[in-house]
Amino acid sequence: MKEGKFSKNQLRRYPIYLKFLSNLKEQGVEYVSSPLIGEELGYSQEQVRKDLQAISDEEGRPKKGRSVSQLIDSLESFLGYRENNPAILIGAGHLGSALLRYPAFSSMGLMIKAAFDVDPNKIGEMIGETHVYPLDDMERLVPGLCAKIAIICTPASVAQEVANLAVKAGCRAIWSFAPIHLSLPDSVILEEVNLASSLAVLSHRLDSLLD
Amino acid sequence: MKEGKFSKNQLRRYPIYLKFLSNLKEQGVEYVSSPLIGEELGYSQEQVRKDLQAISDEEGRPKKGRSVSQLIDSLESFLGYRENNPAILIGAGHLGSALLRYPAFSSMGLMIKAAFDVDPNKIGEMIGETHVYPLDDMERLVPGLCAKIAIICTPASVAQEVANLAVKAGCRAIWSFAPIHLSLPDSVILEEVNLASSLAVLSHRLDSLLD
DNA sequence: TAGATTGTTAATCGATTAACAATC
DNA sequence: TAGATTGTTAATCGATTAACAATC
Repeated sequence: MKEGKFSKNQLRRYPIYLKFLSNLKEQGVEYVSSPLIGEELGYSQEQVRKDLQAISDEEGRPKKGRSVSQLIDSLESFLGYRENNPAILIGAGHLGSALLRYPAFSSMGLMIKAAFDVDPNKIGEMIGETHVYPLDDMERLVPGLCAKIAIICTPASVAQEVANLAVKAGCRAIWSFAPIHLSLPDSVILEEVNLASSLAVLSHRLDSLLD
Repeated sequence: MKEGKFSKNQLRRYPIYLKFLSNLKEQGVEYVSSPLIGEELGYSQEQVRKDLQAISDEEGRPKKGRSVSQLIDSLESFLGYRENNPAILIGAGHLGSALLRYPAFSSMGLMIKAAFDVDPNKIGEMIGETHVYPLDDMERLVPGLCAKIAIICTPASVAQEVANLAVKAGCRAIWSFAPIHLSLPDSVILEEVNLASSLAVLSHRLDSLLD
């Protein structure tokens, strides 16, 4: 795989290529061209070509395109889907429980080793295949799990606090689903999934459409 | 409010400003400057100034900044949080159920009027305050609900199919949480929340950090 | 007043798109 | 061969950042 700089938008597209190519492979398709992928996914053919060039181990073949299997290999390896990334989840409420039961994470290399909550009714239970521990045990347990990623699904009011605890316990990346912006040291990766932001994009475009 | 063009990234920032400003207001803060907001949220002061100028009804005051309450008003009105947007949800599994129980949507003007599923165990039940109907009833019920937004939480394998049904039933916007890219007519708004994309950004940056 | 902040205009930066020769 | 697709280089576009006069 080639090295290089990848923009946020570009990184976001890779899993979408991968999903599309996996479906193609299931249908028995062996080669695919950039214009076809672009057509199906709503990207320009130039963009697809550049994106795939940047991560593929093999060159494409003029007139034929690229090998679907080889692209899948390159994408899975680039995205780290063949690694084991231990993670913890904090806040086993409705959303947290849904994520704990989401089977696709393990195929993406994300292994949620433990969940933490303060609710006595949840502590000690299993959600999916994950055990729920008291939040107070986090600092003690995280080092042994080698978890570098903390998934935060708490209410906004405590999200900053538990993020700080996760960093203190040794996590280097925070994946936050809490509806509030977190402030963390630059040495920590922060990725926020903000439903309000997503809805804002949708509503604004819908308003324009219905005018 | 001023008219103008808003980029996707810009639209995503507005709910984040709003949340931050709401917290400021709770603390009794009356005026706030763009440099302060930028500092707290990790944006440049120029960007904050432009973003707020574009949606604010009042001008800022040199040396003082902008009125927190007035900004909140402008943001809520711009984001449509004072409207009632009827919506439906399709696929009442773990994630769908979590969204049905998410109380913040109503404060964002999003009213989920009905949920649809094919699982006989779920049909007829209430999840949160929403009734679950058979998927087959969708086309009949949506017009009466005036639902223009369909929230899709089904498995990838059926997401395209139910999206098509929602459009046929009269929905003009699809908010999809299914892990697959959907293809829809240009006349329909599509906003996809793709966890794999978000994780890809996080993992790539974590890999760079740990190298 | 002095100085912080505003709003506006210009410059920069980076991503996307276009153009085109090379290749099977 | 002809033509579709590739990879590369150049042009365009748009968002962000910088510069600066205006203002309380």
